[in-house]
Amino acid sequence: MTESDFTSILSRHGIRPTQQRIAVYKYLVSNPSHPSADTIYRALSEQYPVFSRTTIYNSLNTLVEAGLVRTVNICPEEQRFDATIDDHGHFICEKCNGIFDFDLNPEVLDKLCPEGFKFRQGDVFFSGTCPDCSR
Amino acid sequence: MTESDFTSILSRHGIRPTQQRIAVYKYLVSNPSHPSADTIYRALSEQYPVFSRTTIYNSLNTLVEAGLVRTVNICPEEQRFDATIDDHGHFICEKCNGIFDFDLNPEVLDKLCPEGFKFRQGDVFFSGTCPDCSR
DNA sequence: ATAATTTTTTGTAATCAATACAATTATTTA
DNA sequence: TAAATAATTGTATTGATTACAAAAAATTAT
Repeated sequence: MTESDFTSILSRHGIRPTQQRIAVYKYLVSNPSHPSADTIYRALSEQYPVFSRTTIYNSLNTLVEAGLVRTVNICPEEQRFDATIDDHGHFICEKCNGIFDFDLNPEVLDKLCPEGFKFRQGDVFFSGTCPDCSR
Repeated sequence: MTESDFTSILSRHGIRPTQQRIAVYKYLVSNPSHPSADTIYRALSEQYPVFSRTTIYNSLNTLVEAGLVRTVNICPEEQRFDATIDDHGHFICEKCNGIFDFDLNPEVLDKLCPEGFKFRQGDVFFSGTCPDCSR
């Protein structure tokens, strides 16, 4: 994806494609490791010397409201962010602390949802041991 | 459940059944509304005049470690607690902010988990609109 | 029983993620 | 080009949670 791709994606979602928002969104797309706001801040601060922490939060909130980014409530102490917005599951390895994405069949998700309830978003979290740590 | 039932449950789980821990656990069992530490603190402060906020946190952490209580990461700003420890799903209504439990078939959960991964705990969160608010 | 040891509770202080706010800067519209 | 609007920035604040050390309670050893 080129710089102008990001620009047009933001525009299409109704938000002004500022340098900062593009940088944050680009970082999330390139780093699908569910980074925290602080992780993003520290990474971008190296590239762009002046980049306020508040702007990271502002940009993330804007991107979430625009539907381009999802929040992931994996750890209670800090919010994590994800540019993959289609429904998918998260596996958190309790040994290596790695976070793994996995596909989620939308129909299965539908079946899980209790009758009469209409879900907009579904999250599935597993915690346990990943294949590598199981050995 | 009588007071002595709670006492023996805590004992059986290897933690000393202090007045404070019993009160916190009893509150969680009687109030399956996924309260926050602060909600529990305010409720118990009325009954027991001296009851430290720190003790609530200590007791909750002890109960979670003992496997009697689960944490629920519904809202990012504060941790919620749940005395129902078997796998079940949570539906959060975005209109009335209510939290609804629903049954979860363990086999379905098993199928969702990717191959090679061993899960200890599974959480399913839906956010959307509850039946009442859908009308 | 009583003393010594361990565990729990308590209150205050500290931490840390996230937000509020007001001033500055950049962008868009008139 | 000026006026209006939107975004960014830095600092101050909030609020949940934890750290810590002293006091109280409970357990164990003498």
